[in-house]
Amino acid sequence: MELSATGRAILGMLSIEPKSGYDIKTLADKSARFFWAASYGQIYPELKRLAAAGLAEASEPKGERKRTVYRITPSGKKAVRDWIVATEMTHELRDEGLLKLFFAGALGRDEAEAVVRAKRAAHQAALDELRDIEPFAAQAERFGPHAVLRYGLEFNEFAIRWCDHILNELEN
Amino acid sequence: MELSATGRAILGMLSIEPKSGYDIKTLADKSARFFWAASYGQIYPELKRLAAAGLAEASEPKGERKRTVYRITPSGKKAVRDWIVATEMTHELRDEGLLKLFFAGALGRDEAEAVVRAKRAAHQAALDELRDIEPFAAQAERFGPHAVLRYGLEFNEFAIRWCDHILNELEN
DNA sequence: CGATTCATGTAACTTGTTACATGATTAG
DNA sequence: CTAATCATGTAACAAGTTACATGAATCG
Repeated sequence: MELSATGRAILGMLSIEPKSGYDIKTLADKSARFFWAASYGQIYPELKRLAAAGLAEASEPKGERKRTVYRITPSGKKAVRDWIVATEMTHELRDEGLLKLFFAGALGRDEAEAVVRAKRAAHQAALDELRDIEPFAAQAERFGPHAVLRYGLEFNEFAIRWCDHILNELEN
Repeated sequence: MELSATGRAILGMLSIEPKSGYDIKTLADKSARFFWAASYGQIYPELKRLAAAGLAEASEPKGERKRTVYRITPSGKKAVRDWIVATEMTHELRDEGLLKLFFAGALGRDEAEAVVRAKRAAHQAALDELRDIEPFAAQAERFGPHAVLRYGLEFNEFAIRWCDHILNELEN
């Protein structure tokens, strides 16, 4: 029973501390959305699969709000460690702005400029969003979350600089 | 009949010049793979859909090797232009290295270091590959392909610098 | 003449999104 | 009291990958 990339991501979330499906979705949206997204349609079925595989255990739903909290098992911890130390890592990018720019030269300078301006605006919006959550990540005790957030900030800064450079070139 | 993102990408390829499904796959692999991938399983059915929608026309298979070449129609050209000037553009990233780093802090310094080193190596390999195709793109008459290739080069250079910086921090 | 490239396609599968259904609790 | 948030799930759909099948042409 091979664990999918999403299964590993969810198990990773549980390796921090026990969580419900709702918690996982909230954390993913708040901290990892820019490089890893997940929907409820994946999370809830996947949690059941992890439990069936013995990598996590579900608590009985309890509390005023009956939530099912999943806790990682020793064999789940081993799976997370094995995954993290393996050197394979996928990197997939789907950037519609670059795709448009690829073709925009065939239209004209104005069109290419509009594409780059729109791309710049998208990166600026992403940057603003990440800056809003930075204080929250800066006080985290663990190294990872803050490091990846800084990656997000610096990447968007890079992309904005690149757009400015291209706009400059387009104006000759 | 809404055009999918993949449909738009393929129509964009046809806007440069008429192409077969095989041509589209080759071009996509050579020039756009790092920000937009497509498989035969998508390309061939999508070409038929584009033809059915009147956005492209299929030539009769001919030549020594019988290939079916698709040519964009006027209404296809309009669709490409409308798409390019629209400001919406998706940006999706799936970076398993960042995901690993996010969790690696809970394991230890050595594990985090190994993750960053592996991520660095992946970006270096991507950079080498892009450098191999740079001469090919540099002589293109259109602006787009060379611009996006430079984005690929500069992005990977940024990522390598970032990894080096993090490795430095991890060594305190 | 054998390996590689050209060339087209489909079927089965995996993955992921969206929309919907349901209902409790809490904040204003 | 009512809107927002907490909380879990599924069904239908859309998107994308992989593996397979087939065969001609070209290169060394």
